[in-house]
Amino acid sequence: MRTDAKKNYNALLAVAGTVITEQGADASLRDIARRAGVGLATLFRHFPTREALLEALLRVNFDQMTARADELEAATSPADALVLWLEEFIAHAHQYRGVVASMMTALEDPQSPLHASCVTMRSAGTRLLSRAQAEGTARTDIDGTDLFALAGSLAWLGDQPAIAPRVDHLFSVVSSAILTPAGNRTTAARTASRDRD
Amino acid sequence: MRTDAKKNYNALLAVAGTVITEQGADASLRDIARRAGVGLATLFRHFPTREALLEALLRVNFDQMTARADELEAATSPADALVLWLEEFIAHAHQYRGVVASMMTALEDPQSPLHASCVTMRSAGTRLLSRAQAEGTARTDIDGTDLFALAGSLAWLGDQPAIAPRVDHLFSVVSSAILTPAGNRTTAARTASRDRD
DNA sequence: ACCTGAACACCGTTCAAGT
DNA sequence: ACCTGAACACCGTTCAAGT
Repeated sequence: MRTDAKKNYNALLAVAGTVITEQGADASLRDIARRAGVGLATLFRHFPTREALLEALLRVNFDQMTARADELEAATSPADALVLWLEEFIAHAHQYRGVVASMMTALEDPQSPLHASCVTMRSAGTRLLSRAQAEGTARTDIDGTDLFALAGSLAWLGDQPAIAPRVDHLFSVVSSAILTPAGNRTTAARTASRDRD
Repeated sequence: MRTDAKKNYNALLAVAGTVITEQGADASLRDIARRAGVGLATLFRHFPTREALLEALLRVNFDQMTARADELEAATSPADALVLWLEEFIAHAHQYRGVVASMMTALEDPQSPLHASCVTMRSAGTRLLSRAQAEGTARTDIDGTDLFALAGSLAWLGDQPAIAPRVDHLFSVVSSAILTPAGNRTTAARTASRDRD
């Protein structure tokens, strides 16, 4: 890549980050190009679709979340690791309002630039879920796609101004459904897990 | 209203119903006016905002859901009434893809044409929830807004093609979190309720 | 190689001009 | 009273013309 091209690429990505943080994933691409001091057509060659731009933007978050899954898997109890990871997933998604819808559609569209990353995220979640299921602290009638869907729906709720204040509480409600098929609360699950050790 | 105006109004509403069923709540208003054989400005006078059009379109569903709540309250056990009503709420929302986002924002925006209807829906849900809470078959740490949010998030999941096939299962997962704080499954809640009678 | 301005076909919104 | 066509300021996408 030529040095001027690289400079434009970096400027676009930086501006896209701030604009999409401000206005959401459906922000005007024209506006992004304008604020980056670059022709609109230049943006389109670097990022042929909106999803390609989102992918470049989210790559950092995706890599971080994947690493975090490994970290939690090594250091924490299966149930805690699962819950903590989901919490971070939702927090990351919240940074870019509306992005979770793109991630959902990308999941079943192999053509989407976001497809590979979303499948990777789902795999990471599935691994944490399986560990908790094997330990008996997560219900066994859900799979990684269900987990992805529930996390996505909570992230979506976080994007709704009327609901955002309650999303932490709703997270604990949904978590209680995921953890411990017997239906105990998170703390109870932790107790059960500790007692078993 | 003049008879020609009434005719245009009805034509617009009928066409909007089919177009929004096909293309979702963000369908082109120009397209709706075109297919109704009416000038675009005419659509805007009858329905000054997209939300006003949605409100007129959803009024039928809202009235139906309100009546259904009364019906279920009279005829069914609190827990069953709650779950059945939520199921129908989600099915109705599913008819117009993307409409649930408008309902969420309308909930806290008194200016929105959808505001009153959404508040009414929330009230109906709150009533059914309170009955189940009083009976001991629904967890007591959630309120009507939480219920609205959870139902809305499930409706949103139903709009995602990748998730739609699993939405019935996810509904049962979330329901299990709403019902019976002890966390038993729906059938167990029903058993508990029956035993108490 | 890479960039850009202009053109294209859309969109929602407004309003003067018609009946 | 009610309707309409045209104008306006946007949008994403494409492409010939520039360096």
